[in-house]
Amino acid sequence: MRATTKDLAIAAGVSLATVDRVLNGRPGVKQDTVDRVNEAIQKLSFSRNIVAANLARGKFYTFLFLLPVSGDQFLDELLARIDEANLAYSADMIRIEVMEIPDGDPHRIARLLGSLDPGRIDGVAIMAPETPQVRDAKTRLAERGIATVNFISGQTTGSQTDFVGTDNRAAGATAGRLMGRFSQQMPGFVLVIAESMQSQDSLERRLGFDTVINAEYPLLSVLPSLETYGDPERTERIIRSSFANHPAITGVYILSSEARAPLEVVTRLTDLAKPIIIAHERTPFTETALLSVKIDALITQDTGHLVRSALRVLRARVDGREVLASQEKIRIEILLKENL
Amino acid sequence: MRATTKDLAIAAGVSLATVDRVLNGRPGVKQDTVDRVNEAIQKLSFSRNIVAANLARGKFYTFLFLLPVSGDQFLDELLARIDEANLAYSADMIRIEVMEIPDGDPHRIARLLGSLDPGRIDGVAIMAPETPQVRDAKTRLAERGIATVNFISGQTTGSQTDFVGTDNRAAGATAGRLMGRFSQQMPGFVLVIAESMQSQDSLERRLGFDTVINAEYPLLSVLPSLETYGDPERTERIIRSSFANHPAITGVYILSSEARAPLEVVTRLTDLAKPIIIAHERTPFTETALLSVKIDALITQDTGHLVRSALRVLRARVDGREVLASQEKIRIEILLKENL
DNA sequence: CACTATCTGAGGTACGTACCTCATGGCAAG
DNA sequence: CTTGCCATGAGGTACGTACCTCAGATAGTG
Repeated sequence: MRATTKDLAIAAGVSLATVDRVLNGRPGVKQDTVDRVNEAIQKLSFSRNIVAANLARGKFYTFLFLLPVSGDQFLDELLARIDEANLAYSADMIRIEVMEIPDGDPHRIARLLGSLDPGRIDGVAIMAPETPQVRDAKTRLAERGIATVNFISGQTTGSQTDFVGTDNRAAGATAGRLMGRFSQQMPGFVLVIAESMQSQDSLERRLGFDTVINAEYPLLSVLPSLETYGDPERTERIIRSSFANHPAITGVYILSSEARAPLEVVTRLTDLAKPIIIAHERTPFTETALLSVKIDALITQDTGHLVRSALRVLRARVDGREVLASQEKIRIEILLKENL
Repeated sequence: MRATTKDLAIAAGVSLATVDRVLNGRPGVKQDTVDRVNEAIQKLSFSRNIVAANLARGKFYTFLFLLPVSGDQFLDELLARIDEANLAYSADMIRIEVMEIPDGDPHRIARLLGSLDPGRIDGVAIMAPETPQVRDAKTRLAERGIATVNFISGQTTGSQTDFVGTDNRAAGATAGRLMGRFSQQMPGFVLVIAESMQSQDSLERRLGFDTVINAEYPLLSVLPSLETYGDPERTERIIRSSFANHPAITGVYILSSEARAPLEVVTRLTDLAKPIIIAHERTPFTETALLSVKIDALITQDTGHLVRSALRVLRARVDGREVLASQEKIRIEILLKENL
């Protein structure tokens, strides 16, 4: 079966106490003895029974999700999945907390991260752009023994923090490919609607989208991004004016995670010649829209997987284990009416 | 924190021994007392710490995957993911075994299922059509206390066995939708290539595919399914003759999980006017084909999720827990070059 | 009322690990 | 040789649950 500490002790010819000292890095063991124990670990391919260890420690993993203040349905979905996970993983001694931060305020995030108690919080999943302040705060967290992952947002090349989420450029490119293929070889304009182009995530999506369209679908021209700033009135106004200026809009790409307002306006303006509409994220609203063919395709990431993956990564880090990269890759999903 | 059996005992005003008797259904407790304990369970929302219970029991879950004999790359993928899971879940006291059965032989499957030792095997994930014999064998397994799930294959409405996998009809419909949308409003024939149409899975895929095409893409007509029987020579011959008889083949749908041979033939025959090609399952081969634009889209299911989901379901059944349906739904994935 | 049969409590051991204390051995410096 | 430190062993308790035994209590029977 599995080797236990007792087996180790026998194999190394030492006592349980010494095995314990070696395993837990306690002082007072000769290098010689340490080596003997390590050899035994190799030989028996011993690995600590983490479950029993946690029982003994009375340990409860407490992980924190740091999310922007709610509002859109995508975040609601996420919260629901976090709730589910909290329930499902309580058997695995994992407790989840959520804090919401007014989005985009790096100072607040950094301050909050700085104030976390390593005795209480074992790890944090952070959904926020990785600004220098935030990155610094993460480094200090790591020093204090709190694990972090960048969650959904904040993927940066060269960051040493694990990232759980999808590659936004690839997501944009996927949207671009679908837009290109769904447009039936007709020339036309493509409208891109975002909540804001301030964020790295939006920029990346747009970049990926443009790359594909420009390289492979020369009949389509992508218009400058419209920014709604989450304001319904503004949304209405700018979309209306775009349609007025460009009669031949054959495609609409809504790249923000809240598709509701833009979609409603677009639907109202185009009930005759419906353009191809591609949006992001699965929410009750977008789901309905997809089923009623108001949207042609959705680019999504499975929120349940996101949450569970973040938890697995955090737990692995806390336990000092490696993560299985292949298992933690979050897929960019394409949803049509048929595979909803 | 979490209520323990000790808390329960105090709350119910009984001893630990009685709590234990109630929890584990041991005899010798008055109904009255049983009720008191159950009330306490409700009140404290107690749930057994399964981890500690397994420690105490010295329990190691042993799950068996019953797969068709290997051969195609999809099964290789699956085996690789099972291996990974075996490693990753050994910390959770889960051990995985694999047995391969010459596919389609219900007698052998039934016999094998009948010979399983409930003392050694806790649950089985079965990838095989649910024939009457197999269904009977599963019922008997359940009686002997071995959990089962139908894995990837064998979804049946009204089966009381859990199913882990995707809905093949929806998968076919998804393929149909893509085929329709990718075909640029040009009339044409669609070739459907299967290894065999004997299996329920193939029939369902074809059915879903036809439903969408017939209802919404009247310009396309779907040809009768070609069956390769896994024979390269036959594959070459029947595809070649199809192309000879129907010059205007604009789409090819390969619905078997092994796409290699059909794709190679089709590619060879159509290097000038490439039809839209849609295939199933992600393998090293189909991945490469997608990247080099020999295939236009892949309909897949994430093998890692499949394996982990089956394990979670089996474990939940063994523990007598309910499964979180939302977490166990396997998505029908659409892969393009961009979201690979 | 005595006698059963049934229930219940008290207490123990075990699982594999963590963490603690205390005793004892050796060895080196004084 | 003594003092004192370092290395190690022995043994304990705990985590939350399972499973066991035995004694004692309570109920029901004749």
